[in-house]
Amino acid sequence: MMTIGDASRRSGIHIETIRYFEREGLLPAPARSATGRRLYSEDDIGVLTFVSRCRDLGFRQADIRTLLALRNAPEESCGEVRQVAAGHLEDTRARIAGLRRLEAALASLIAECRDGRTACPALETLFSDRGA
Amino acid sequence: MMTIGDASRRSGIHIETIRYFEREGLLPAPARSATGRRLYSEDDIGVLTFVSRCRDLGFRQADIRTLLALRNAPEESCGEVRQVAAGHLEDTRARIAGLRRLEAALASLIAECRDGRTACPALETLFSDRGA
DNA sequence: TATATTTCCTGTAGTAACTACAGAAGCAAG
DNA sequence: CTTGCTTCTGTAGTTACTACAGGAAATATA
Repeated sequence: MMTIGDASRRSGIHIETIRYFEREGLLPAPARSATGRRLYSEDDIGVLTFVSRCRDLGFRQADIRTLLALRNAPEESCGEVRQVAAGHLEDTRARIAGLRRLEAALASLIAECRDGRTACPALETLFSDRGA
Repeated sequence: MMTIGDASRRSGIHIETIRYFEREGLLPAPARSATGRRLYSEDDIGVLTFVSRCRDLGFRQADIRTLLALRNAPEESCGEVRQVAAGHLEDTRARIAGLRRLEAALASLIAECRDGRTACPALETLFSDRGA
């Protein structure tokens, strides 16, 4: 059994974030010492690490909650896991596409600054009546 | 002079958001009618539209604040505008790169689900001791 | 053993950038 | 004049945390 500090180092999740997850019901309340300190088992660390990986993969809390619940029904879970992951993949791809458009718009905005004729063509584009 | 509802329709920014921007000092306080309602001029609409475009381009409030200030010093502004935009472009590219890595990781997680041997290989990967 | 440092506890507030609601009042049409 | 839409202020909720305040306990050092 280890303290929250060790659990944090093992899982890579901030202490405050671990306590926050517990408050939110994302993680079960761990054991406590006689004086009230949280004590984490190896199993607890496993869950923490799982959550940490999910976060790295950009899953949102609601998804992580779902994924954690599925761990208790491993037989049925594969389809659902795939569904959650596929939904998230779709989101990710949509965000990439949006950022790509943004990248192009910004690059052309910056390119305008090089024309050297007016004070700031970029600013004028942003301010003009014809849509940006 | 038009009401906040018209200003919202013209600029494409929610009424509540316009009021919020005013509270934050991002937008100047508009004129008021005798009974206290906000009244927007064409100039005000121009600023609102500018802000709306900046938001579409993903600039954060601090950037928009800078860009708005630069509008009053058009001679000097070009370099600064380019700097703000270039910084934002860099952020955008970094975010795209991060999401790309995420996309690959998710795609391979989902691909594991197709192996059909274990209950849910994806879940097991997330839970395993060897890093995901 | 005494002190000093570190870690931990709870509870609250702050972050970004809004969005939503409550309750009151103005305004426009029939 | 009443119905219904719009606006007003002020506050709270959203997401996913992070940071602090103030106090107690555990650990390290002298």
